[in-house]
Amino acid sequence: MSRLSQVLNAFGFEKELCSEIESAGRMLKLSSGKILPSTSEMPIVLNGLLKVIRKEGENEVYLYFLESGETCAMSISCCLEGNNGGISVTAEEDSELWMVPMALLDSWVTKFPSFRKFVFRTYQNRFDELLTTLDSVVFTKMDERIYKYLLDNQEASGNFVINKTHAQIAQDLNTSRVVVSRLLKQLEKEDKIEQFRNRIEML
DNA sequence: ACATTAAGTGATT
DNA sequence: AATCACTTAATGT
Repeated sequence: MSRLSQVLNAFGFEKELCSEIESAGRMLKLSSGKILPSTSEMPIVLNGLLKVIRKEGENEVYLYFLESGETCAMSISCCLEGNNGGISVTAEEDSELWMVPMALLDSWVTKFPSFRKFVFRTYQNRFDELLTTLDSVVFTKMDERIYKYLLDNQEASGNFVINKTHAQIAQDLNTSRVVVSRLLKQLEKEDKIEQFRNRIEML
């Protein structure tokens, strides 16, 4: 069975819906580090890992990761409203996406109960995620933000090793490298992580 | 050996 | 928590 039908099956979609998605969509391979071009398509992650970022001029803030079997709630709302919403998605690992034209979503939502549920559910999930990130940003607890960021990384990639520099993390969290270094040092003292050059390991 | 890049640290705001 | 002004350590050429 193809990866696509596995994913669609896991969503609990009707047979008819599955075949519509399969015939209407196209495969997009995105190698690590590449930015997902903004099209009017809804991306379904088949495998790999993507990072969703909020951009505001020079600044950018990490929002959440997109794992395989997920879709980007942001791209649904952004595309429906026809704006780009200052969101950008980049591949953290080599990834494969199934791109489905947004134009078809309308009819699917009305036609297939499973799809309606699916849309609601992805929104619900993202909303919850965003609330927790919002909390930590608003209350400026940088130490918690960093640790959450590391945990997100670990969970999303299924890997205790995080290959990132302090500077990269600082960019994702929109803070300075110095701050990241200090707080990571703290986490190291608390035996929560272990540090190497270009690499952090979760304990 | 030298240059570059990553990470550590004290002092100041 | 951010910035500055370094120092030290690791890596590439």
